[in-house]
Amino acid sequence: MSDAAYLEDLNEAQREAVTHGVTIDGRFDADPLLVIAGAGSGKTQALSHRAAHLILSGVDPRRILLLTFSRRAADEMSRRANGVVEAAMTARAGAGKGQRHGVTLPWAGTFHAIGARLLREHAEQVGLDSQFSILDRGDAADLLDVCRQALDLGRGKTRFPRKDTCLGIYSQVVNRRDTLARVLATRYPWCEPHHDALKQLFAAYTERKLAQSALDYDDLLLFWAMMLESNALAEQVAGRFDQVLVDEYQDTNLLQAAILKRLCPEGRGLCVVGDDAQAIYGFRAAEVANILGFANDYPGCRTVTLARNYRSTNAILDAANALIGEASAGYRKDLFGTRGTGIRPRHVTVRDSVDEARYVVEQVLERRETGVELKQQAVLFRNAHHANDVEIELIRRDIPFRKYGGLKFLEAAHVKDLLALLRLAENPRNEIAAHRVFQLVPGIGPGTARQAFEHLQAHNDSLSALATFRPGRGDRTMWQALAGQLAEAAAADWPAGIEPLARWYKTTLDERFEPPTTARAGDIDDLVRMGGQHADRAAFLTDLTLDPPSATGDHNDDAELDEDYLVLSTVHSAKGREWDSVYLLHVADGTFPSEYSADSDAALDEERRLMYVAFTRAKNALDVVSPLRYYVTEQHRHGDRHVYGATSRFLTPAVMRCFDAVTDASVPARACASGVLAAGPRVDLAAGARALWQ
DNA sequence: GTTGGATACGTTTTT
DNA sequence: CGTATCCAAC
Repeated sequence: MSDAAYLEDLNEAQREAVTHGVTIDGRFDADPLLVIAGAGSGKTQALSHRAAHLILSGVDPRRILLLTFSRRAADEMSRRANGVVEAAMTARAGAGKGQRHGVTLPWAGTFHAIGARLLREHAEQVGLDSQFSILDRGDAADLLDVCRQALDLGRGKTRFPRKDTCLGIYSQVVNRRDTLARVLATRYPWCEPHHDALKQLFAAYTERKLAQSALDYDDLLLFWAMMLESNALAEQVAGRFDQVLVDEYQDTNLLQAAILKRLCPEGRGLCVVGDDAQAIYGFRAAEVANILGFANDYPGCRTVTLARNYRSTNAILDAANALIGEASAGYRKDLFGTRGTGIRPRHVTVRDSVDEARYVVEQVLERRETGVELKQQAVLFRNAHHANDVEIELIRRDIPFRKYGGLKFLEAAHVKDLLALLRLAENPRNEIAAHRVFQLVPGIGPGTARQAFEHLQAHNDSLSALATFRPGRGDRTMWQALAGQLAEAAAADWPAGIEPLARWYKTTLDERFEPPTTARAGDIDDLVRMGGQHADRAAFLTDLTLDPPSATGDHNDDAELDEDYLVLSTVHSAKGREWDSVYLLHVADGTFPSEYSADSDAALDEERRLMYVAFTRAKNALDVVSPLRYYVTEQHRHGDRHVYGATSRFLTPAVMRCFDAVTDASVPARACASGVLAAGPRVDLAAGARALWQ
């Protein structure tokens, strides 16, 4: 096996990561494996090759559990492993045999998706309804709000935290396996007065979810972990897998670590891959300590470090190494390059975000002239709204783009409406869906909607009983139509069942939204089409909740796969991707790092790693742009909303030595105040002074 | 009970 | 600026 061609494409460290513990006859020794994989070091290749190598050494692919951070990563990993296996099998069988050896990894997916699947399969043993529905973030927040109102909380003097904040607190408590008091003290100090009310709220929330057979994202992990606390069940579930591979281990949380520990108590067959320098999900309760403490948690583990970078030029790697060198210690590994020096990254100072947008778009076009297509370039940013001006500029110039992160398809009101219709047809006990759906009928508000839901409960959750409900002031004809379509949809086969609902819903669009509603109607048609690609309604809803279309416009891909477009993405959504040229927007103190992380060293470190992720996406060209003046939307005091920012504190002299400082021609002389700029050609004091009050 | 208008307020990143 | 909440009028 060691002479296999696919192993020869790998460097020594990668080969060790791939072959560790695998003997020629397919037996394994027990040492757990930790792979520290630097940015651009071929991590995906190592992990997919390891999966392939295991299969080729005799492991049943159905007994490999591959846990990733996103669905996209799981698919990519599976596809590449399959490619390696196929090539090797063909070579083994000899040329010309023509037999295909397609392998899939049926247990490749995100923690959440795998959790959902295992819970459905073992539902009966743990007292769940196997048809449970999954609440997305918005649904969960709405349900919390319902509970809050039912308990009549938040009437006191100090304002009760809003529903999203409540959900955030709940999520932290669950995922950190911590107490409410400690989470409040460390992360939500301004909510501490509401400790007792929150505790009551979360208890009620839990009850409601159980009553409705609904699980939120956190429950998928929590229930999975609780299921494994039973020795008998743990044995059963763990017994399904021989090998457990985990990607992006630096972004797992304590609950996920606990799940792994129960699946592989001694670490036998366990392999985790990650890079502590790229840990950027602390806000979601990810715990870098998982990867830093792996050797303690799994004594005798083997550690392999991949530091050879195949992606970026040395000029870019120097900047990245300098940046991360100022972080507090983790696994130290300076990335070393393989691609030559390249051009130095640029730090560009511009006047404001409008100039920033213009500068970036012009650079993108210039770069395209030199043969780098739009798809090979990306504009990255800390917050979704930082790209607003770039979007406007791109639309103005008719340049195609896709934006990842920020406003999502599933958050649009009309999409939520149709999904609520489907969810209600799927599960008539789903109160949130019912509440939303009933209020689509004009004249029905919260009160009547609640009565209708009670009517439904009183009639055995049978949707056909809705026809006998009198909707008060509500539009009778429309109510009858809705009741009929719901009953029909619930009874119909999939995907036929989606059509009556979509048809009915489209008749409400003009009333509900400002015309023209054609774009919304188009989205509804898209949903119907997507529904047709799933086996049944439950699969459709689960998939959509766990793996929503990630880019605006992403849901109608196939047709335009060949099209060239520029990528706009939050740095978070850019994880794992790479482009020839990267432009990083709005690098100023207060936005990057975010002002809200300024008072904690840990948060600042995370922001620095986030910038490191941004730098290391670039292969050949990196432009970091800092506006001198930018617009602040969430200003506490009223008044001038333009703010003069200092250059990001991460761009220290050591880091700046790796950059060429450039001043955009339109920048006023004040630019020199930042201290890192080359002297401009001319000083225009008047323009600078006027700009202050503009 | 519903609806629309007025008002106050504000943390960003996502499975 | 957008959204949540409150209040007054149907």
